[in-house]
Parts: sequence; structure tokens; C-alpha cells
Amino acid sequence: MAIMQPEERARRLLRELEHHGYRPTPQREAVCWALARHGGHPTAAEIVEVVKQHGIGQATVYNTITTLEKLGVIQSMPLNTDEHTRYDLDTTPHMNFVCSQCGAIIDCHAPQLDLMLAQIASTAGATFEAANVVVYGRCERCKN
Amino acid sequence: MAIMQPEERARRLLRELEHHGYRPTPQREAVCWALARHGGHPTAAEIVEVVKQHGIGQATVYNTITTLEKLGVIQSMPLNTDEHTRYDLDTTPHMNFVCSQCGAIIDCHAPQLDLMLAQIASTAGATFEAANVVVYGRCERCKN
DNA sequence: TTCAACCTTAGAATGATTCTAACTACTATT
DNA sequence: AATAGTAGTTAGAATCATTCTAAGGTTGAA
Repeated sequence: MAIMQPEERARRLLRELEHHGYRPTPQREAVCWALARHGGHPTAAEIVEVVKQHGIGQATVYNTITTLEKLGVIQSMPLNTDEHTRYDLDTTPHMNFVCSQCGAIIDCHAPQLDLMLAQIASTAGATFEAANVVVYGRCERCKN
Repeated sequence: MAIMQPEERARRLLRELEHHGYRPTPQREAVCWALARHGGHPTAAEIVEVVKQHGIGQATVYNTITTLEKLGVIQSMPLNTDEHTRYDLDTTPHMNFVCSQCGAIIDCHAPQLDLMLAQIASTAGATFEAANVVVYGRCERCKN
């Protein structure tokens, strides 16, 4: 999961769709590819922009992204600093660091984090399903 | 900070405004009161609804909320599950638990959490300013 | 009083997302 | 291969939270 090439990511997304009974249409394939190739934390609008060149409409992009999110293979990531919803292809436990100056988003992996969150949830009698951890601060470059 | 009465909360919000050179107008006072009396995690629309009865416009509500957020005395809290941005009057380190079934939002205090997030950020060479931790799961009631 | 800065407001504008309704492409069955 | 039914796609319209605009009101200092 740590270092995954775009092709591998794209295949994984498509496979997950097929596995749940969704047909691997050319449009869906293109959306998965655009998501995987983005590299960072894409917005729906960015994906629309990319696949529009292949004659794919925005409704299809939103449909596909929503489906992928329901399957839990991507995760929506609403931020204070952005008017668009961003998506995270990495659904393993991690923290998203957002630089409050330059806007860069950095994934910080920390396996112990989910354990801790699950523990806090359990003290409230609740179960843990998913987490969205966003930390704001200055990145290494902007610190100075 | 733990148990704060609405009057105390409202006064604190107003005091913060005055302290930063904003005039404590009746409109701003009403918005602060509505925020404090809400008890939970209000949306801008909910506050507009309340203060509308006193002839206060939505622009004023949005202005005041935005100002309070800039001052760091309330915190915006974008969620996956809600079309509105919610606000948290509690800016001390804590986690927001959201029940994926009934939508309830529960504040879970965990002082050690921020420390951990700050540590993770520092391993990436970044500084820690603020955090937004949201955990999704089933609350005590909906677990069964 | 006068002035300038601050505040508030209704209503318009913006813009991301969702909806609609028509069309197309598959799949299974005969 | 024809048919029928379901799933998928699409352009464009609709929605709706939030922001903007422009005009008018309030305050306090000089």
C-alpha cells in the first residue's frame, strides 16, 4: 500500500468496482485512471477536467467517484481551506497534514493513530469505522 | 472549559470580539448567544434561522461566524455526512465522533491526542497549529 | 456637526454538486 | 439474432450553501 504505482492503483479501483457488480466501462476506467494518475488528493472538478477530453461528462465522474467512495476504496476529505471536496486514494490509517501557508497536503502514516482513536471512541461506548484526521500547520518549506 | 454554561460561552465569544477591536453590536451579541445556546455543533443556517426572528440578516451571521473563526474562538468542522459546515465552540484538543447511523456528534476529550498529532507532524518537519479529528462509527445507542 | 471608519442589510451572484429525462449499451432468454 | 429489461451515460437544468455588492445606518473622535 505504501508505494503504489498509478497503474496498480487504477487496476485496484476498477477491480473493486467489478467485484461489486459494476461494469468496467471505458468511462469508469478513464475516471479510475485519472484518479490514480493525479498522484495527490484530487478534486472531482480536476478529474472532470482531465476526462472531458475523452468526451466523458461530469455526471459520470461524480457518479463514479461517489460509487468508489461508497465502496470505501477512496475517501472524501473535506477541508477548511478549500471550496472543493478532495479525495484520498489512501484509505489506510494516516493523518493528512495541510500547510496553512502553501496549501500542500502531505500524508503522514502513523499506525498507532487508529488504535488510539479507536480507544477514545470505545470510552464513549462507540465503535470505530473510519477516521478523518487533518492537521494544519506550516510545512518544512514554509516554516521559515 | 469542560462544563460551560451558555451565558458564559456567549460572554466569552463577545469578549473575544471586543478584545480584537470589533464592536459588540446587538446583532453580533445575538449571533454569539445563538451559537452558545445551540449546545451542539451548529450550522450557519441554523443560526440564521434563530436570529432572523430578531430581524438580523444572513450576511451578518456569516460575517460574525467568519470573524469568530478567524479569531480561533470557534472552529469549522466540515463533515462527509453533512451538506452544511458545522462549527465547534470547543477549541480544546478533542476528537469529534460522528455516528454513521443517527448522525449524532459527540465530543471526546483526549488531551494526549494533540501531543501525538504534533509528534507525527514534526517527523515530517512540519509545525502543528490546529487539528480536526473526526471519527465515524456507531454510537452507543445504534451499536445494536 | 462633520467626517471617516465600521457595520448591517437585502438581494444578486457564484459555483460545486445533484437531479432529470432521454438515450445508449450491455446481458440473458428465447 | 431478436427482444426485453437493466445498467450506464449524458447535457443541461436545478439546487442550495455561501459570498459578494452596493447602499444605507451607526459610532466616536475632533
